[in-house]
Amino acid sequence: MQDVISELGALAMGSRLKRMSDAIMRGGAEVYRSNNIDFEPKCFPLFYLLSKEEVELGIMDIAERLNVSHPAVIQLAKELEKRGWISSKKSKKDARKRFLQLTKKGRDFLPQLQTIWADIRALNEQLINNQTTNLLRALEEMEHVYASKSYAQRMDEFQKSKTEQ
Amino acid sequence: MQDVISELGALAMGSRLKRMSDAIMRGGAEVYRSNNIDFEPKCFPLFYLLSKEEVELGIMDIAERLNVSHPAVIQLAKELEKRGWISSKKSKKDARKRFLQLTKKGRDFLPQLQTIWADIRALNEQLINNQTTNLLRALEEMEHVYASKSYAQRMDEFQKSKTEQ
DNA sequence: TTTATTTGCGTAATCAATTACGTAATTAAT
DNA sequence: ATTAATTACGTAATTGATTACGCAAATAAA
Repeated sequence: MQDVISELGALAMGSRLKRMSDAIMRGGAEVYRSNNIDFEPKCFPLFYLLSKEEVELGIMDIAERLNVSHPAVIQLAKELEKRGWISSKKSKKDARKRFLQLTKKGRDFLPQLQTIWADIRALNEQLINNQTTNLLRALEEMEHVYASKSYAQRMDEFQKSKTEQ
Repeated sequence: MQDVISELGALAMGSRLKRMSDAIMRGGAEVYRSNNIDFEPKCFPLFYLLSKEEVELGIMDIAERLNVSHPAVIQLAKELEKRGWISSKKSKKDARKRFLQLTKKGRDFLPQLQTIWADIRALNEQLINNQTTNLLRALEEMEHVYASKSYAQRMDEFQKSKTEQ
């Protein structure tokens, strides 16, 4: 076979998932572009979260909700701020905290984005539902597996069970 | 829900696959460590390819086989070379080409790696086969979808089909 | 109420991979 | 045989995210 990663099956699951993820992200970027929407996929999680959360969100809250590091949030926020879509303000109660929120410009941009997001969701659902094996379901299931026990721990037990006989 | 990405289902497939991939990679790194093997998951594809390919491989050949950019191969190769596991030589026939190959030290390291690779593969297969929905199969299927037509192209058709009625 | 610990944020350094660009060698076209 | 196009590789710059570190504010412990 030509493609070493596919050939390896279960051994290279990680690389393969990454490849798929990258492909989807690139696809997303292309869709924004061809719809003349000046937006990047990497901004989606933060923008989306801010658009739907009515309570004030600090940097750390956001990082946790999005499962990324807090410097990642800060960097993204800088960019969105530069574009004028979000602003921030210091908390009155806790001088350490900084809240992020959409600006008017950001809120005005939202309907356009929501339209394209709806299309993306619908197309993805169509693709997923046409599968004989549902990628989303499989992923969810595997997420539970990983959440319930660390991989290294599992490997440890696996290796022990081999030598026991 | 707490986790914004999961909540979004099909809309955030990309982010979610990436997250799973990262988790698997981190798990891999942990496994090497706990088995006292001085090796990183990122080196796996190149090392593996060089270990099993008997014909000489140039940088570009490798990049294509691994589906990465050629600078990525060069960087990885530099690292493996520094560790003494691979070496390179200029092609006689084509002065532009540089072939990579395992050194004796690299080949001597191989049995250790192969043992742990076998464990990783076996454990992953176990995890996958225990799923009611098989992640590997779902992934393969989705890869074909993406390979057969670009996402943006598909989206274009999807959007046209909406307005047609 | 000091003192210690934890929390929230920011910056810097690092990492792994990419794109952009340049150069030299090879191959194709005229 | 020149010239043009392509190929193989290398370097530099950029990207997007992480870890490491430090500081100041808030909270808990003494």
